Amino acid sequence: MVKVTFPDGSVREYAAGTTAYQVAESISPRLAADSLAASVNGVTVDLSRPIEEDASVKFYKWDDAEGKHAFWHTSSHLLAEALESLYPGIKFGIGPAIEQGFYYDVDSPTPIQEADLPKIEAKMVELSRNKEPLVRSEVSKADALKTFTEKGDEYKCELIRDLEDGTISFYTNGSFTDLCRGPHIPNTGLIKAIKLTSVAGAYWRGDEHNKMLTRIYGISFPKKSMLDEYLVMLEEAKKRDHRKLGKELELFTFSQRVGQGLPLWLPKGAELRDRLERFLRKIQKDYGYKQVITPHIGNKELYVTSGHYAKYGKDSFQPIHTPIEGEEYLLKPMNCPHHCEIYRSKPHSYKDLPVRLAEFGTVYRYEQSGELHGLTRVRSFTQDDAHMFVRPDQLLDEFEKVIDIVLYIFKTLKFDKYTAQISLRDPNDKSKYIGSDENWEKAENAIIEAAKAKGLKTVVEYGEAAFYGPKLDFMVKDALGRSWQLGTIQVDYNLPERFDLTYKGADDKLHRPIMIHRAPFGSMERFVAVLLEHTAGKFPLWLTPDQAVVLPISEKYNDYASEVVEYLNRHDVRACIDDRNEKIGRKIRDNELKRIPFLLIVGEKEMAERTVSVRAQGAGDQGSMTLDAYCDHVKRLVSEEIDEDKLQ
RNA sequence: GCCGAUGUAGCUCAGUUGGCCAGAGCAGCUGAUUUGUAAUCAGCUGGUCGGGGGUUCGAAUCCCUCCAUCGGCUCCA
Repeated sequence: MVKVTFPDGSVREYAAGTTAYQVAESISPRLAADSLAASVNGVTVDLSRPIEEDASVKFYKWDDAEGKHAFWHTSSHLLAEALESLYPGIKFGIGPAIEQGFYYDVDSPTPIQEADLPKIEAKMVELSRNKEPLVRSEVSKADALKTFTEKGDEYKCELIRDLEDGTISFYTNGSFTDLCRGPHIPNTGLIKAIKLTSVAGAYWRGDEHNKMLTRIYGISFPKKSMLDEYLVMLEEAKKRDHRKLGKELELFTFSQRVGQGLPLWLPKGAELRDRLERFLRKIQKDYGYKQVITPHIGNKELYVTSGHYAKYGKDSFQPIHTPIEGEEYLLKPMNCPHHCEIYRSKPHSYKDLPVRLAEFGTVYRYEQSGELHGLTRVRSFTQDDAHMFVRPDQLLDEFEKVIDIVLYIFKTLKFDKYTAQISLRDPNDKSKYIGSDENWEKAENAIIEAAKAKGLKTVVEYGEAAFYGPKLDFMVKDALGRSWQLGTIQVDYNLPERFDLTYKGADDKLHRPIMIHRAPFGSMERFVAVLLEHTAGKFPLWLTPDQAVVLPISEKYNDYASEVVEYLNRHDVRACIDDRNEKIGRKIRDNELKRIPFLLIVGEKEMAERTVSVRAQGAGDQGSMTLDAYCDHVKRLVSEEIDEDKLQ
């Protein structure tokens, strides 16, 4: 007999070899039916796995991440089974579950296109009706290799060769057997709704020197209604796409004639961006930052000194042609070298530090054409950059202050769902980075310590560091769940060395400052994009380009409406007029669609009473108010959104 | 850069197997209407059908090529 402990602390005894499924069944048939996988002593396993020793057991259902994972992983095997029956001779790469669904990478003798997806989907549905069990078997490495060599599946052979010696598990559903660690759901019949979403190319093992395989993405659900909900959600997400909203709200545009990835900010977008910049500039002033301005280009030698040139090579830079032979200038891909030179422009005392230099610096990077994406990935963008030059004893305190700024901004803009990511070196490939191990260790420890001191919940990612130092990155998701890096704070011991930056210490000797690079927004472009998706275009009142639009009922009231606009603008409420010769219903509709927070309707009554009839975004008629009362109302709402001293 | 899809008016989209001067709605302009809380009516303007090349009596439609956009991959200072 074995003792099984459940999450609630209760203990039951079973004969050794009882499967997890049978245990669930002994509790309730409903639990057995709803469970997709189990946790036995912390390891996620198939429900069919026998329990051979005392164990704590937990069951995973659809609502658990582990349950979904097993469900989607099994779905990828079902996809593979369907593909093998439709495309004989097809070879398989890997087919994992992902955050939203699953995919399988294949090398098909005949090309698979998007138009083929419904056919494959239909085959999957057909096969799922057979309720095929997922059968696990264990083989030796040699046997595993033999099986896939005979099948001619070289990708699987490669995977097996890289596995450690010992037993290897296979899973079989219907006619399809795959190399797989599992776990899987009990049978394919549980997969009731399937949608293959797209086909894409993907390099074998993620290496661009390898062959490109065809990746088929899909998602599946235990109920049809859940798929329908998912598809509705996708439609909703599309409506929030910042590229669509940017066009509709006339914030920014692109021109093929200007060039790929080079955003053009329209008046309303520029105004919004300016307001964000003023907000941050005010915070930075309070924290003792000094604004600087540097050129958009720099001599090649500058980047040779910084190490950027050697690290990223000629192709990453956009050269400037000058009439003089042998003279090389490059568009700046970052602001740090320029700021280092500002630091060097005079000697520094230990008493001067920290020196904090800030600049909304526009940089240019030659991103690969396939990488460009709306405003989130562009070739010209403006970083809300700053560099702090600090003494070692100031590092921690200064770093924590930067965290405070980032969190303050996120709080003000209601970005409550972010991930703080500590981005460290790839321990297996130190050649990608400059500087000594000792300095890296110091920098990494400083970040970890500062994040801990601020009580940040963090995740650690290896290989995500900048080439000169580790980072603390703040990640926010867009409408489709894709993660984007916004704020970033980096500790750097290396550039101060390369630029030979010094300060005179109390001991009258020269010392090396440490540099902190930071950009709380990341870039104005990416930040506005994510903010657009986050708010669906309904910006906070303090930030939105037009806070109110005055709508005269007919042309007879245009003069009064203009008077109102003038009054509001004089009292710091940003208002405009819609004096088109249209009916009031039409004006309301159009201005609601423009996401203007307040529509102020004026007609006979309002003109006589010197009032406005207030209609709030999405909330309908709010009754009439005097102009003073309305201005106070707006001011109060703004003061609830943002600390007043941050507005100028 | 790679795989796949797409590209028709400022915007959203129709254009059957190649065949009459390439269409609609919205936007714009002109006029009528003078409007009370999510689309007033009428008329007009507007397109080298992404660029270039080819096949054909004839191309938005078929082929080649380049460019851009979209979904991924790789990359991301």
